[in-house]
Parts: sequence; structure tokens; C-alpha cells
Amino acid sequence: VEESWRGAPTARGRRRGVPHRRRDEEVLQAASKIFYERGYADTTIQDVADELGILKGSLYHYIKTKEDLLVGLFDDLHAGIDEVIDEVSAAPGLDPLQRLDLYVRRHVLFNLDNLERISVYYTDLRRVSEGRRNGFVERRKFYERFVTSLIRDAQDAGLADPSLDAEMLSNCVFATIIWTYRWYRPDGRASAAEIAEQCAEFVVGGVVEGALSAPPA
Amino acid sequence: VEESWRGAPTARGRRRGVPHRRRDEEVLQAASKIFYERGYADTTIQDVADELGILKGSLYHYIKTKEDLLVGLFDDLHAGIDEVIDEVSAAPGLDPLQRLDLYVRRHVLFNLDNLERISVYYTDLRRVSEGRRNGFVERRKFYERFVTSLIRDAQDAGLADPSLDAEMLSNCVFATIIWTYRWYRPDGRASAAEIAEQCAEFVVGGVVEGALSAPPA
Amino acid sequence: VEESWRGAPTARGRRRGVPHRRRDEEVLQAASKIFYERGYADTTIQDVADELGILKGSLYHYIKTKEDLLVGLFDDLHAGIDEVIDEVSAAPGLDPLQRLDLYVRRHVLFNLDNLERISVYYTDLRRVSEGRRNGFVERRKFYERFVTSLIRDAQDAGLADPSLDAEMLSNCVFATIIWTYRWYRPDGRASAAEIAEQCAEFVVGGVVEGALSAPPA
Amino acid sequence: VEESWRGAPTARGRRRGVPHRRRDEEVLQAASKIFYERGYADTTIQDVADELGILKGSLYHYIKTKEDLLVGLFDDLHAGIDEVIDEVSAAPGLDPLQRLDLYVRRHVLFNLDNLERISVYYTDLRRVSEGRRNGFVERRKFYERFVTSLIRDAQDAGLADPSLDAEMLSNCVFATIIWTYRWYRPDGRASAAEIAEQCAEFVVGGVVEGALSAPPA
DNA sequence: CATGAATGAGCATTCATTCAT
DNA sequence: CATGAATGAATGCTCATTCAT
Repeated sequence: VEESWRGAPTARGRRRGVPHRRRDEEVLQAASKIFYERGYADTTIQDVADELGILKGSLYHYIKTKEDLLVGLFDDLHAGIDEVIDEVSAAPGLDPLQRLDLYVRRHVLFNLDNLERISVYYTDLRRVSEGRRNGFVERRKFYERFVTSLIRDAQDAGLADPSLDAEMLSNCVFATIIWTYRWYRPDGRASAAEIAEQCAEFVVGGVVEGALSAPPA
Repeated sequence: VEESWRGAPTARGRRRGVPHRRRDEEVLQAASKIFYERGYADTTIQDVADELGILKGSLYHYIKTKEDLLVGLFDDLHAGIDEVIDEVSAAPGLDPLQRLDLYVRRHVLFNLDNLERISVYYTDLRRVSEGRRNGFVERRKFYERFVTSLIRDAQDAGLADPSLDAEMLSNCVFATIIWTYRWYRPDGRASAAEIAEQCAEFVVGGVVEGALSAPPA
Repeated sequence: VEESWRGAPTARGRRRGVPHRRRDEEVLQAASKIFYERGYADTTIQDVADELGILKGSLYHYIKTKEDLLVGLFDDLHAGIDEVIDEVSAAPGLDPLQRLDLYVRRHVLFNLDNLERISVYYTDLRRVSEGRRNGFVERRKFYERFVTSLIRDAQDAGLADPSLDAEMLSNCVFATIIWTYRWYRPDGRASAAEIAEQCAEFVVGGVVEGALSAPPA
Repeated sequence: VEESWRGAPTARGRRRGVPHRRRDEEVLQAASKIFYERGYADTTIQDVADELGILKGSLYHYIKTKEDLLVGLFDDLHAGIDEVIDEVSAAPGLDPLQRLDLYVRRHVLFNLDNLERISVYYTDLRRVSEGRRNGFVERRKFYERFVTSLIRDAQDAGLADPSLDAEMLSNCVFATIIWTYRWYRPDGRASAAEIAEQCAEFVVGGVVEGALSAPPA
């Protein structure tokens, strides 16, 4: 996974092991910043090169195509969420609802910690060519199945409203998690931790007893 | 508001009455379809013209710039949500929570009814020039204030968990509403009405008793 | 000559004699104004139509091509200068120098009276297609020959410095006459008549005794 | 001044010294030739690129906009005339009339040496955007004031007809100088030097004793 | 006469990518 | 590794002109 974003074969020598990883990371960081500010479509290779203080021709020592920058960013993000899943799965002694709560907190925290890249991800994933994009979509489906099964377990254990559709709830859960990138302000009133907590509570509330409120005519 | 998306002065005469509104609507419809499929940035004026069966030069009888197509779409959308707000505000005999429930249902239904345009809205609003974009952002803030005050009223009336931040909850509510455009499938298992209902229940559950679930360590 | 600017055959009926000449003149006047302000190349047919308060399609009832507007303007101008020549030729009892003086005055006055059109003429004659342009160039050469022979007559009569080349002097004379459109300001300090007089004096001075001043090393 | 025509910041690196000035000059030379032949408005970037034997996209390595080509040409011209002024101002032991004579000769010679560019200048200066154009207009006003004060000095010294308006005479002087680009033919009978001399004599004659010729009725 | 929708050819400009030095 | 000139395809937009109504 780690290096899959590199078209590889023709690009750079890379003689011994994994050289120059730091410079690669700088390139991704610059791309992330500019994509976040201007959007991928409105960013030129020149813009990224300027941010790095090199000429645009030189940038091609690190990438083969502009799209590689996007894919590099996205690979890193998915690696991060994969870790969240691993951690939540491995946490001992939690019931399904507590596990869901933990997942939401961790995912929200991760997203807010990687605000720029997450923003780029949800804005510009569609620009990645179909083949590579499908890989990301599959990984996302995996997260969805993870959450859906947590909700089902909670319903089976009598901890959540069984009248609600677990898949649909899962979508609402991810809505709450993901949408934070649209309204979180790093310099705002609420800290990332507070936001993660409130999102978790909102989600758990919605899953547990959505059915208790009487719908209006 | 209705015609504000037209740069107007130089584009077409239109001196007597409101002629040919139908053709304008066809133009927007074509733009909506193509923008939805390809994204605004990757759509050429040629693409839209092709969809209409005219030459690209001819399209400029209806618009002054490509951006006008976007703005035309967005104006229509905001007009629709404005109506939702009016309707929910005017509904008699509802407590704040019921009103919130109604708002969510109506907004979700409207969004799913206008799936393509809503998708374009959230994907490509950023491409509209700042001046015009600000107008839309302001209108969105109005919706947010509307929901926030419903939540506050519910908290004051003892209908909702007072320990949660109303503004933050409002963000979660909109997350649930808006994100539907990302996972709804018109030909899927659940109807738009069912989705609207479940979203409303999820939201009300999250607002009402988020605080009751014990957070895990 | 008068109507030669009309491509004619296909344009308008014109059933009885010379109908609608007034409207034609309005069209030329509008074209003159706009060409003067923006230049021919930067003026659109739309601009001229706007000035007339009609639609651009309608303008084609009066012209066949955009170039016709230019040619119409230029025909009028040449007709005016032709009259100046006739008048100066017919004036009785003048020696060649006096006749030159009169010509300069009359030509300058005519140019300043038709400032906009003259400006368009010298700016945009080159845009007229070669065939039609040649006609104008020929007419201009006729004026030049007229002035050149006045100078020669003056030299022969001992009234002007014979050491100067008459053709070259003629060019300087026209320089003085024509260039006025570049610096004359209708609301300026000097009246058109005063300018005409001073130009005439300058020209006569230059022709008469250019040779008397000692050239510097 | 020399490099001011380059929009600079974004165009090409050019960090060390002044590399490739030759290529820049070739670009301007090509532009000059084509603008002279076809006029700025009727010249496409493609035309200029063809003249250089490169693709039109490549031309944008040297310029940011088409207008830059014009401005580059004009900057060079003004630099040339500035030198003429400096030289004439510094010439020792000349009375005002001799200085005027020298200025006319030098200016005419410069213009005829730069025939194409001068032609483009007087034809297409108006196409330069207002901000940049004003700079050129100011420089031209400076030349006019220089000549006007030479004439005033000559009048004060009893060398020129005091009854004529110095400013107006200055306009006639420049008319004579500038208009040469309209009638000079490099392969014609008269050499550039001969033309410069005759222009100078014509001008001095016009300034000296314009008032002596008796105006006709 | 007037309208205005449509045409179709053209243009300035942008930009990802390549490659010789 | 870095440079920067060159490529070449594409794109938004303009505009003179036509023509059915």
C-alpha cells in the first residue's frame, strides 16, 4: 500500500532501499496544501512546484503524472483509517455500542487531524482515473461494512433500535463523521476532541433510540 | 432572485415579458446532467451544447459565461429550500422537535428530488466567483440558524439534551441531510420517503438523548 | 461615387428613387461615433446596433458587411475633399502660394469639422479590402499631385525655395494638415479657424524659405 | 525601463543575470514585422509563432499576453527617442533654432531606421491597456514640451516668428516628423538622410517666418 | 422592416508533459 | 537532480453573418 501511488518503473533510480522518502513527503505536503486551497482542477503543476521552490519540470522527478499527487495523498489517508479500524477492533471489553462510539471518536479525530487532505479526498477523489479510484472505493466499503455490523450487533444485543435499517444508519453515521471537514475550524470555539465527543454522542443517540420520537403527521 | 443568475444586460434582448423561459430551463437541465456526470471542471461548454444539440457558440445566447450555468442551477436550488423553510415555519401546532423532524424530512426529500443539482452544488459551489458565491453561503447560514434555533427551543422546552451544543448539533443535522446525495440510489432498495423518515428519526434521536448513552473510556 | 459603398444588389428594395437616405446617414453617423471611440477592429456590429437602438440582425437591412460602414464613411469624406479641391481650383486671382495657403486652410477646416470620421479614416483605412481601398488611395494621390504642382508652380514663379523637392514638401504639407486630427481638441484654447490659419502659415513658411536658415553642423 | 514590458513575475524564471535576451529580441522582431504587415488586431499569436518557427503555445514562454509584444516594441522605441533628446540637449554651442533643426533630423532618422515599429506604434498604441498606455503618452508629452520650449527660446531670441503659438507649432513640427512613416519608401528616390534634412528645413522655415507670407483673403 | 436564435470559424490563453543540456 | 524551452491539444469565449418568422 505505502508506495502504490508511485507509477514507479520509470520514475527515479532509488538505488538503495527507500531513499528520499522525506522529499516525497514534502511534495505530498505541498500538493495537499495547494489542492486544499485551490482544488485539484484549478491547481497547476506550476503551483505545486512554486510551493516547493522548484521548477515544474523538476517536479517530474518525483511523480509521473499530476494524478500521482492525488493518489499519494489518498493512500496515506486510507492507511490512517485502516489503523483506526484495527485499533477499534482490537480494543478489549467493549460492547458494540461502545465500539461504535470509539470508532466515531477516532475517525473524527483522524479526519480533523488531516483536515486538508480529507477535504481534498472528498472533493477530488472523482478525478482519479477509474482503475485506481475503485481501489479507494472498495476500502471505503470495508469501513461501511464494519460500522454496519457494529450497528447490527447492537440491535441484536438489544442496545439499538431494531426498527431502523442498519445500512442506512451506517450512512448517517458516516455523514456525521465525514461532514465535520466542512464545518470544523481549527481556530474555532470547540476543540477537535470536543467535536469528536459530540459527534459520537449524536451518533449513538441516533442509533439507540431514533424510534422513540413520535413522527409528526 | 429568480432571474438573478442571468448576467443579463448584454445577454439577449428579452424586452417584452418573459419569453422563452422554457428554453432557459432546458439549458440548465442539460448543464445539470453533464455537470453531475463529469463535474464542472471537466465539462466543456461543448459538452453542454452537444447535450442540447446546438453548437457551442449558440449556447452563448443563453449565458454569458460558463459560470452562469452553475449559478442558475444554484439559484433554483436555494429557491426550493427557501420554500421548505417557509412551509416548516408556517406549519401549525408543532413543538420544536416535531418541527425539526418535519424540516429534515422535507429537506431530504427535496435534495433527493434534485439529486443531480444538489450533487453539483456541493461539489462545485467553490468554483463560483467569490462575489456570487457569498450570496449562496449567506443563504445557507440562514438555514443553519433556523435549525440551531429549533434545537435551542427544544432544549429550553426540555425536549432535547441541553448538554449538547446546539450549533454543533445543527452541523450534525445538516451532515445527515446533505450526505444523502452521496449514498442515495434512485433505483435502490429504499425509497426517498423512507430515507427521509429514517434520517429524521436518526436526527431526532441524536438531538434528544445523545447524553444518555454512557461514553466509553 | 455617392452610393458606391453599398454592395447594393441584394440589399434592400429601394423602390422609388433614393428612399431612406436619412436612415442610412444615421447608420453611418452611429458607426462613425463608435469606430472613433473604440476603433473598427474592436467594434462589434452589436455595438453599432446598440447605438442605433436596434438589434444587430436588423442592421443588415442597411449594410451587407461590416466593411460597408467603413466604406460609406470614407466615400463621404472623399466627396468633401473633392469639393475643397474644386473650390480652390476655381478661386480667381490667386498666385500658387496663395492657392496653397487656401487649400491648407480649407482642408484643415474640413478635417476638423469631420474629426471623428477623419480619425477613423486614417486609423482604419487599411482594414478595407484591397480592391475598394485602392480607389481611396488613388483619390488621395490626386490630392497630392494637386499640392505638388502648386508648389512647383510657386517655385517656377520664384515664390518658393527651388532647392527643395516639391514632392517631399507636399508630404510635409499633408503631414501638417492631416496630423491635426491627433492633437485638435474641440473644447481647446484654439478654434478650428485659428488652427487652420496657423497651419497654413507654417506650411507656407516651410515652402517659401526653408533654404534660408543655416543648417547646423 | 528596458525590461518593464515583461509582465515578469510569472513568466519564466530568469533568476540569474540576463539570459537569452537575444531570443527576446527575436520575438519582438518577429512581432514587429507581422504587426507592420497585418496590423495588431488582424495578427494572431499563431502568425507570430509561425514567423518564429515555433508553436503558438511556445510563444507564451516569452510573453504573458499578446499585448506584451506591443509594449515591448514601444518600450524600445521610447528608449531610442529618449536618447535622441539626451543627445540634442547635450550638444554644445547651438542656438535654439539649430537645436530644433538637429532634433528634427535625429528624430526623423530614428523613425526611418525603425520604420516598422514606428508604424506599429502610431497605428496600434490605442490597443494597449489604459494603464500601460498612459506611460507612453506621458513620455510623448515630455518630447512635446521639449520642442515647445525650443521654439519659445527661439522666439525670445528673435530667431522665430513670435506671432505664432509655440504649442501649435510644436504640433506641426511633430506632424512633419511623424508623418514620414506614412510616405517614406526605403527603396525610394530619397535617402533617409535627405528626408531628414528636408524635413528639418521645412520645419525651421515654418517656425522662422511663417508670419511673413501675406495670407489671402 | 425587425427580430433573435443559430451558425461556424476563429482566437488568446492554459497547461500537463517531455527532453536535451 | 535540476532546468527551462518547447510541445500540442484543449478550452472558454467572440463575432460577423444568415434566415425563418
